[in-house]
Amino acid sequence: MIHSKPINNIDKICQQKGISLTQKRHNIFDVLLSSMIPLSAYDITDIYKNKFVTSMPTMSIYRILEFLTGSGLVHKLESTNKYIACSHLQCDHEHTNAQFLICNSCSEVEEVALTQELHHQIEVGAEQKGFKLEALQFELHGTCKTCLKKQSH
Amino acid sequence: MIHSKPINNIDKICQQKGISLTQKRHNIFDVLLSSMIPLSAYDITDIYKNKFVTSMPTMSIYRILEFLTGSGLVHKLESTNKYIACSHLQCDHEHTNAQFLICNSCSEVEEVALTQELHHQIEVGAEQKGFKLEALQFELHGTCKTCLKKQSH
DNA sequence: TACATAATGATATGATATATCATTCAAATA
DNA sequence: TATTTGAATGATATATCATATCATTATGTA
Ligand SMILES: [Zn+2]
Ligand SMILES: [Zn+2]
Ligand SMILES: [Zn+2]
Ligand SMILES: [Zn+2]
Repeated sequence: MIHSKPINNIDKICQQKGISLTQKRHNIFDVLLSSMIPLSAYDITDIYKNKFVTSMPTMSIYRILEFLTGSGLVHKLESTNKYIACSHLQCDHEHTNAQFLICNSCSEVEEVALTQELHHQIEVGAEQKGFKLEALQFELHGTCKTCLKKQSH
Repeated sequence: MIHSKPINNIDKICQQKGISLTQKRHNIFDVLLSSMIPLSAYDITDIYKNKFVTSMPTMSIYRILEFLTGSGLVHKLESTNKYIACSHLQCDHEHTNAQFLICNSCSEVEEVALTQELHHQIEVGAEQKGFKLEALQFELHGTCKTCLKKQSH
């Protein structure tokens, strides 16, 4: 099974953003894109070996993950220590904030943009405490639509 | 320096909540309460040894941390893999959700309750995706009041 | 006391992540 | 083309965070 949002124009996107995507970086991104669920660096090591026959050291994968997250192509889920391809690469809008709906049952993740409204409210709330926010990332755990249906049977 | 909110009546609180706080659990809680910043299980191991002269194996500390987080006395910050005493033990209100303002500069954390309003909005947003939320925990990174002041000098 | 249950200790190991130095690759320049 | 240089990747070691399992100790109850 493959990711719900195949990205064909990733190279064009990177060119536009000034991101230099080497073959290996491209491969790591492909591994993440092809996965239904977030992966750890060590998960990626295993999948990479199968998918590309040749193996890449996990430490290189960490480095590439760092590059990809820095470029905004990939997100790290802090609550699970796993990595996931960004779902909003096709969109024009900048998203300095993201919200992840993480299913505790099947591990699938839906990435949704935080509304401006909500972002603003949270920012103001923090400001009232004298706190200056950096990029927001919300990780919401629960049960997804599909798993809820299964449970109700 | 000690925690801004010393808790004297912790034993009474636990009694009321039906939490059995052994001496060692109490000690671990004290370590967290006395710290300005969140601590890892291994941090606690070191501090415990100094503070109580006798040493406790880190694995026991993990077990006690599990108990304390399960009881709601302590929170785990997922984004930093560290533990912090709950700041709202004195309050009556149930807080199934929490928001942490984490300073990237000095590591201090302020725990603030999410407003019902905001909680509701987020819940509704998730529901629209067919997603059923469990307990919310938001970890907001940025710069605290004190550090902002220092920076402006 | 005798028993049962909960709490803690000891040991091993798994999982995640960073630091550092060496090597390779690829673009720029002579 | 040959040379230089910086970026990317590989190799190795080690730090950090966490769980599993079995043994032992403490605590409450019949
Ligand atoms: Zn994204
Ligand atoms: Zn699911
Ligand atoms: Zn709390
Ligand atoms: Zn600060």
